[in-house]
Amino acid sequence: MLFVTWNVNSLRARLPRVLELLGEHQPDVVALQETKCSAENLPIAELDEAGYAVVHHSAGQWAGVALLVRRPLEPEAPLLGLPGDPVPSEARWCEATVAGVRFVSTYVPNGRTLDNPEFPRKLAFLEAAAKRAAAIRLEAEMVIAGDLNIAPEDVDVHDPLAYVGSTHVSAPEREALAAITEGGQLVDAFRHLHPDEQQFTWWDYRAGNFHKNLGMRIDLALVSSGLAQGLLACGIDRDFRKGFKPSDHAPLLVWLGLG
DNA sequence: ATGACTTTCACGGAAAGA
Repeated sequence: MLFVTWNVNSLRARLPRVLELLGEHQPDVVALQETKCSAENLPIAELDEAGYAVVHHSAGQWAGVALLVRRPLEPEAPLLGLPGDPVPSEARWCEATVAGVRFVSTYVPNGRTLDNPEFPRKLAFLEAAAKRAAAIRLEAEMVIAGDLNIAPEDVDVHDPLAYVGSTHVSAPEREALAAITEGGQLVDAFRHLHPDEQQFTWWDYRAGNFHKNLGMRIDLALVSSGLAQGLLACGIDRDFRKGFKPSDHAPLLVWLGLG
């Protein structure tokens, strides 16, 4: 089974590239973030035409997450929103069960700066996510994936010194991420298969940062231990950060050994 | 040193991203 997670930075603006990804890789399950799309504007007909059912949690103009599921697979027991999220209106979490596995698409708050009120909101979201991961673990194998907005280690940023004092690399954020993986007994799929590689999933649109490879690895697929044993491959498709109207994130592809 | 770009809504420019 091929699973993909991708922050598309607007599903409507990115629809041609999303359809390109679906056609090229034919993934079974796709987690999308920053759909930035109201429920009435969801391009459900185009996605259906491509062979995918959609679970979408919308906050209108900002954020928004979705799961696409390729027929004949079907999403079961969808859950929209993270239980315990202090700001549930932002639509940063959705779940569905596919082929017996619980899939989560999440868009963790950015946090802006360490002294911004958004920063404790980010930590509170991560704390609720850890609780939810621990609860899912009692029920099913799972994949919690999305734009975690945390670089797990210094190797996951192009210049660790440049990020000292910034969000995405701070100790509280990294500890909160560790609490999610510990509570859910989860493994960072890319790092598990590539212990030493430096690869990024996000590059700022500005200043030619992509072409200089000045990026961060902040889009993660966290897989439960039962799935980690069967992982076949994991990679980042940088081609989707190139070309016509790219997102500022590249998709992360995970081949799960589910047959 | 700073900002650089792209999206939203809406029709100018602010907010948000990370």
